[in-house]
Amino acid sequence: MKIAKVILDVQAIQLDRPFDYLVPEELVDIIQPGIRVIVPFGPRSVQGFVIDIGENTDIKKLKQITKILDVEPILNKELLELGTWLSNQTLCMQISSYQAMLPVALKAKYEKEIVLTESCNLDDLHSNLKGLLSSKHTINWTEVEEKPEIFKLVKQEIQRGNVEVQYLVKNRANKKTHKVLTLEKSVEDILQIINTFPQQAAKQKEVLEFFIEKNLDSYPRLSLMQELSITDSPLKGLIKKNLLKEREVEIYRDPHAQKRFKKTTPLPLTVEQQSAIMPILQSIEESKHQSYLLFGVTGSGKTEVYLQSIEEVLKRGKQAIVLVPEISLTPQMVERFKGRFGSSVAVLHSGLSVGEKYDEWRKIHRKEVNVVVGARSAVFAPFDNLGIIIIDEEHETSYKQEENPRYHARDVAIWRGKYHQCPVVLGSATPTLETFARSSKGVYQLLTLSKRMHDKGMPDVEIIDMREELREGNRSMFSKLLFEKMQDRLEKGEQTVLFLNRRGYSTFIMCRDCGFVVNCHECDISLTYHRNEQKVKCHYCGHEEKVPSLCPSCNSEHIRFFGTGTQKVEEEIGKLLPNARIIRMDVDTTSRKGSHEKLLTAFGEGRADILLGTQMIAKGLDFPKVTLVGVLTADTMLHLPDFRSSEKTFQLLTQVSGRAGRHELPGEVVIQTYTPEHYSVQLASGHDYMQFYQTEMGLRKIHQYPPFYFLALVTISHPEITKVVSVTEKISSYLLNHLSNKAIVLGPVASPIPRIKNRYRYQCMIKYKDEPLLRHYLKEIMSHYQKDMQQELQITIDMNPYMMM
DNA sequence: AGCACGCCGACT
DNA sequence: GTCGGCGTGCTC
Repeated sequence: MKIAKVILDVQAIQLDRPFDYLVPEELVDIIQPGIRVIVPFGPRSVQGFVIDIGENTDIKKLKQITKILDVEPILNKELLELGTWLSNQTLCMQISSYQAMLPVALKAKYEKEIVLTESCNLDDLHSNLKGLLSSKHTINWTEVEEKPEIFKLVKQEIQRGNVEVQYLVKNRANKKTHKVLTLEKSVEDILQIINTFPQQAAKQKEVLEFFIEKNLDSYPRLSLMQELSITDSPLKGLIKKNLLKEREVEIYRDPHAQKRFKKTTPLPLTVEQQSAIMPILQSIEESKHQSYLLFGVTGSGKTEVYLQSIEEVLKRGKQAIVLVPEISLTPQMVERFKGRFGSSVAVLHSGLSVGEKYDEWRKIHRKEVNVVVGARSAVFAPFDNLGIIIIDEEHETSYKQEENPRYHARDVAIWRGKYHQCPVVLGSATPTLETFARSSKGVYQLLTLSKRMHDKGMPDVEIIDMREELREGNRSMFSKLLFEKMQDRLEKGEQTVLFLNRRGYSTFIMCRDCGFVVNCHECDISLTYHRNEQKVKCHYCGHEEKVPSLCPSCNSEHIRFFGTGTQKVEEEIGKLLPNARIIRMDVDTTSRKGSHEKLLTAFGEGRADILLGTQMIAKGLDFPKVTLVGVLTADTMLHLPDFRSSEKTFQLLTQVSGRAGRHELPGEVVIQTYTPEHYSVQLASGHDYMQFYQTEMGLRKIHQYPPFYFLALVTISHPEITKVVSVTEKISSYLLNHLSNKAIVLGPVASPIPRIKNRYRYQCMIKYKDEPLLRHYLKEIMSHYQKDMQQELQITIDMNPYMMM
């Protein structure tokens, strides 16, 4: 008797363990770990993943697997193992880990419907139901639930045994197919047969001749109809005569289909690149795992090192994963990989539709490609012979997933690197302190690229003290210097990139008389003014309302906008430099699919003078005519309640500065700030990572933050503040009592955003160095509150938080 | 999670 | 007496 251990697709802590099922006789040869199955579970049917096959069980009466959904495993042995590790590591359910590894298209959809039972008595059945059932044979459960009279009838008939509830598990996957016609006889036969055709069959004759002329075996039906401008009736005739056959052929939706990628060849490496790539090539050759930090200033040619390392991997018949921050943001990156490796590259990013992602995933699964370029989740690409994993811009926070499983792609990459005995390369000009610290300890091997390509120096950076500007009577958002330089670039026909980390029009609305700030009713956060729509929006819950014309608190008319958003800057430039053509890029202008790329292409082609945008323009852009980069307010991030805020500011300023003067023309950077003396601003302007690292490490040590301590963050939320406080108190004291006295438990404290969507939020932060039982205690907490969590209580645990809010 | 089962109050 | 409310416990 074969028994399958199945992880069920049900989100419940009690069910987060394997369940045993009997393998039906006819499936014994096919079934294996990693395939999806449908199993009966109580009264319903659910999807599950077979994780193991065994012979024994402790369960008395086993049920049988209903159906298998895959013939080939969808998760291989490695990924099944990785899932277990990931669940333990991040404290999530195993099913969440497996689902994170697969495209959403493969997630199950559950439906219920009403059907007649085999033993039903039609004469006995209520006539209303009979009518509904005779036309469709089934009634959708949701339809029934909506109508109370029918619902009642159905319940009655279920009791009488005439109808029953059927549980369906549907696949979201939509394989796109098209019909292809295939020639069934040899050309000689066809030629003979054509002669026997009557005159009316002219179109049929034409079709066959088309096949013969073009020397085709098969041809898509729709294209054939179009090209010969015929309907499907002649085709039907041919199919009937067994001369043609119609088949469904699966096609891939290729989002890059229309694009041509210019074939590129390896570039000669500089001496520095050469010595950086050597150790990587060596570990590829020796099939030895090693993590590398490729520490290279912006424009130092990291990508070429990636490309040539991958080439070596491919030569050995192995596969490569390249992670990039958010790939739709950097079409230039895709271009470089497709250009070098052509059709053997799959691209996975958030801009693709569900179907497109599924198609790309299947190309990987079937080994039709051997390079994957993608965002965070591409780290799970189902390759079975990995030769290298590369994480570009290693410091980017988008590598951390902010929902279950709360994993960091870097950790998964290193796990897989060990499993496959292959190198992992982390590339950055501004590595996270964690990563750089590990490289100085020798955990990662440090590879340095200190020079920019083409002997370009780093751009000159000017820091402007905006307080000084204000004192001199300049109340505009542009300092004198920045404005002059923008004007100068406009005259010379060169381009400017302006950077601001705020979308919308202004940050908040405040009454000048009473100081009242317009907040979201459901979240404790100020609403942001959006001018085009004349609305204020909450950037946390999406709530929006009309702009108040009177202060809701004191009825004063002196209610004004404060702070600066992208829209407002755009308007201001319009006034100051009416001739300037501006492209604005933020979440509002790039929400539509592909709009991002369009805007960037337009800017790249010189159809605008100024690119104005938020965070998203800081990454990987590389335009030859950009000679000026302006940062409007460098310190907005500095005051966030996050111990990484200095690091993030430094990274951002350094990255943004790197956008200028990457080609022939020299670049300049202007950073406007209210805190010019801050070390993040000072050191970023001097491009001095090492000094920043030293300074920040000193502070982290004093304040007991990573990389000196590990962090875990427990966030508790509930509609009632008393409940939140009492639960957080209990959790904090439980941890304090159980952890060693070296651990630091901070809490209960209100979250930096104390209320979102009418739920109060408290948190407890744990700083620790070595607490082998921490995960165990946290699991205990979760199961202790399991009942409450089925109601209104929410507890989230992040074992390596990046968002402290 | 999602469902059945069971126990208690209030209605034809 | 039965309908329907929610608390409890189980699902291979």
